[in-house]
Amino acid sequence: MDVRQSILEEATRLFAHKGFDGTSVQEVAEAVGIRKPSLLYHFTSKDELRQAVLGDVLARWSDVLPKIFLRASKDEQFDALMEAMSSFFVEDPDRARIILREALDRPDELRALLATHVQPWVEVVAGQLDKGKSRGVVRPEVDTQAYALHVVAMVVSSIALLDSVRIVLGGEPDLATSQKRMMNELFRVARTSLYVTSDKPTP
Amino acid sequence: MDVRQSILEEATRLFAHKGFDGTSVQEVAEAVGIRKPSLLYHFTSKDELRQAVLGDVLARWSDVLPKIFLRASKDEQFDALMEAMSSFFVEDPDRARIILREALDRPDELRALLATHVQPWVEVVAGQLDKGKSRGVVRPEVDTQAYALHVVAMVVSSIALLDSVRIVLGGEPDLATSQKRMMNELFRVARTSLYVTSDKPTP
DNA sequence: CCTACCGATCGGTAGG
DNA sequence: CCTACCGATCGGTAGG
Repeated sequence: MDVRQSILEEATRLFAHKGFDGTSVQEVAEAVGIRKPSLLYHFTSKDELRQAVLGDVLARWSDVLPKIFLRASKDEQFDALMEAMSSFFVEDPDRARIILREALDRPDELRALLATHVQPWVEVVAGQLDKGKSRGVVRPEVDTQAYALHVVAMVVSSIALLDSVRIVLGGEPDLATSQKRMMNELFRVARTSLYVTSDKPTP
Repeated sequence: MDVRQSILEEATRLFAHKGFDGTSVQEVAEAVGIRKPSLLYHFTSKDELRQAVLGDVLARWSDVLPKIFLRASKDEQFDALMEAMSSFFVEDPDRARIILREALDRPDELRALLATHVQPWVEVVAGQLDKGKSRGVVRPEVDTQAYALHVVAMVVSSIALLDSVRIVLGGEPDLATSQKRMMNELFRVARTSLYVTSDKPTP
């Protein structure tokens, strides 16, 4: 029904899979079922459409993240956090692809957006982890900021690259199975390298 | 001197930073200092140039990897392997960017190339790690294939995305320092989540 | 390795 | 939301 919304959806899909420069305004318009000039009435320029797509992804991220932090503020923090962040990207892998593409195409622009949408949250997590250090739960050698960043990057790239990379896992070409294996191992790596004991931390 | 080589170098640089679709044959020719039709004499099509660039990266990779494995076949395996793989991409970050871009743009094509250039080596490493399990050095819960894949992906994405992502690390905007911090933490995460004891493994 | 040129497609506008 | 159209640029070819 909402034209603007379906333009955004089709543009997200196409930009994620073919890139911004590899997608023409014509293609997006066709996917929506309107003519090119009609699309350009809603967004005025191709670049404005790109910014809207990126803004939409980051807005949803900024919307979902605080809720996660509130819900997970007691025990099981880590698992809840990991689970919620993963499902944000698993739910729509195009989000991961868009962000990876922007990081490659326009590092300066993305840097500014990450500073407002991601850095504060990494700071919060890093602070929590530092508290965990003094409680003796978190390994003292952890570089908490770099650690948090690595974990986010692993989630994003695991999901965005799974399609090309799953061949390396062995005989099975099944996408869902590969995803589960990668996410399981990712969780294990993240947990083991963070806590002093590999068991669940005592709250 | 060698025209073909300087075309490949400039194309690698431009494709890595602006993407294949974001770079025109004209631009590459200008960077080399020749005219467009002259470039198209050496490569006949833009797509052939792309394949040559990608093939060049993978050829260097296939060239350097066996040497690493021979050199590191005794003790200190892990550190030597990580160090060598990292320096392959640190030496020229455009390699990491090209591979990430191909994974996003043409997953099917890259899948085939990874199957021949990367999978066999992941299999070797995974086999070594499985031996480490029975010797009681490597944690039994490790999914060795998924683990190896995660480590490679972390190295590649750390280097390719560092420019956009380092803002999250805190006040310091220095690129070299951020790289060191990220690589140090990456090594620590990889080592800690692999071995039963966080100390160096007894050979 | 060059000049000259091709049809196709690009993002975007005029005007309704 | 449409038709009609714009100049610029695209990858690629002819011919030397």
